[in-house]
Amino acid sequence: MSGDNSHSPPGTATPDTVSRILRTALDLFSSQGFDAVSMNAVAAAAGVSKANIFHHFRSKHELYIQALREACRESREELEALNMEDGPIGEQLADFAVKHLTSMLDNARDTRLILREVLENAPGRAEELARDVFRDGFERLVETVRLGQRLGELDPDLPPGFIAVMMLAANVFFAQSREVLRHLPGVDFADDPKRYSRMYMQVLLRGAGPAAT
Amino acid sequence: MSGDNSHSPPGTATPDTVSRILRTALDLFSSQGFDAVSMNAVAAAAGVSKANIFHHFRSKHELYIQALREACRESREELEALNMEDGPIGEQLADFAVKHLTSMLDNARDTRLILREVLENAPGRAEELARDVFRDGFERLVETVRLGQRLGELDPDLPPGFIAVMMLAANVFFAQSREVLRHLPGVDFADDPKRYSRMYMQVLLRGAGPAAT
DNA sequence: TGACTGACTGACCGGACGGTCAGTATTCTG
DNA sequence: CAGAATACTGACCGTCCGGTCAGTCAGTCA
Repeated sequence: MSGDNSHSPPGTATPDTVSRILRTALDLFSSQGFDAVSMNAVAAAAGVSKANIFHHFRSKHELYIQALREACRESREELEALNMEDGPIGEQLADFAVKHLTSMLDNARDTRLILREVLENAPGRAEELARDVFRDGFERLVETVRLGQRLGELDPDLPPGFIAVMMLAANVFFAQSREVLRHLPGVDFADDPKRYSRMYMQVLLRGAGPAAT
Repeated sequence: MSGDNSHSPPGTATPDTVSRILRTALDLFSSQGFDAVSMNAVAAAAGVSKANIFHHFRSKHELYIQALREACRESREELEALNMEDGPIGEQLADFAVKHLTSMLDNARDTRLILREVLENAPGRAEELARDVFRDGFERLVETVRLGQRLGELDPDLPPGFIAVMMLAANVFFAQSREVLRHLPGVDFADDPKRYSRMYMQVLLRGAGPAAT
């Protein structure tokens, strides 16, 4: 009933209509949200008839899901391409932090769509997002932290995922609140993500360093 | 043309219909978003006729704006009620952190509505949100940090707003990503906000302490 | 050639939407 | 008491929505 995911079957031409529809939908959904985007709008923007979209996608919801998956795939690939530099754990983490933040800001469209999904957090969606989008990258990050703990560069008493979460929190918050931050007093780094990530990594690494006192 | 904000004018009874509509709208908008909530739904849930809502509010958009303002007002009051305990700056900040996080989680409805607004980030809205909702509380927080810097408890080389932003980032990220975090490996604190805030404040204060080395 | 398939379209459908309006009930004002 | 004002309602309007459908067209295969 629901088997094949493969479009563009053997026979006919099918230039790239499906992927054009998908990209258009991704653009519109990410900038306006599900409800605010009509199938007519997608059709017009993609240069196809509305009926044609329904020929390729069973419903608006399925189109949205496919667009979301596409965004997740791109985001995941972006994450996987971030191989950390060699060197001390601290530098590896700092390297990841700045690259991850840059990647989020560069791919604002995908980021926005995914963040909205996290925020709306439909019943069972959270686990799916965790598994399909975040888990792998997060696990790599956590492994690096664990290594740092084993090597004595980081406090072994902190939960392994904790530092990872702090880094993500700093990045996600920056990406989504930038415009607001810019108008708050005492904030002079809203336009300088690299400086921001350098600062918080410095604080984080010093704060989570091996117990000293 | 747009002057009066005051409902419940001199003349008639007006028990509390307006505020009941407003509360209902706030509930629905925060849990489903603007587009997904119909005026019929608000009317039914509030136990009034749809036409009556349009008698009190000029349009759906104005109803949403008023509900948003209400959420902002509640959120701001909640923030203002958080007077930090006396004691060392570090303890004051830690006290604020845990209270702020608790407040966000307790008032999940208001939080959600406001966060969505931040994420969608309509053209000129960011500045308005910064000014009307966040500025005062943020400024108090920044002042406390500045005091800590002057007293030598915090590194004076960090931008004053930076530590405040880190605290907010940690709290906001936790509040909005909790469900996802719960399903990530190495995260065992998703159900324990107090422990979480204690941990990050420990790391933050140590990491942003006066330059030592 | 002719049967068949899948991409694609314009016209259309029922329904829900935001919003309006004429009219009624109630209550304050003179 | 008349009358002005406001709270409130049911019925209604035009529009747009997601989705359907009959049908056209181009290419494949026997």
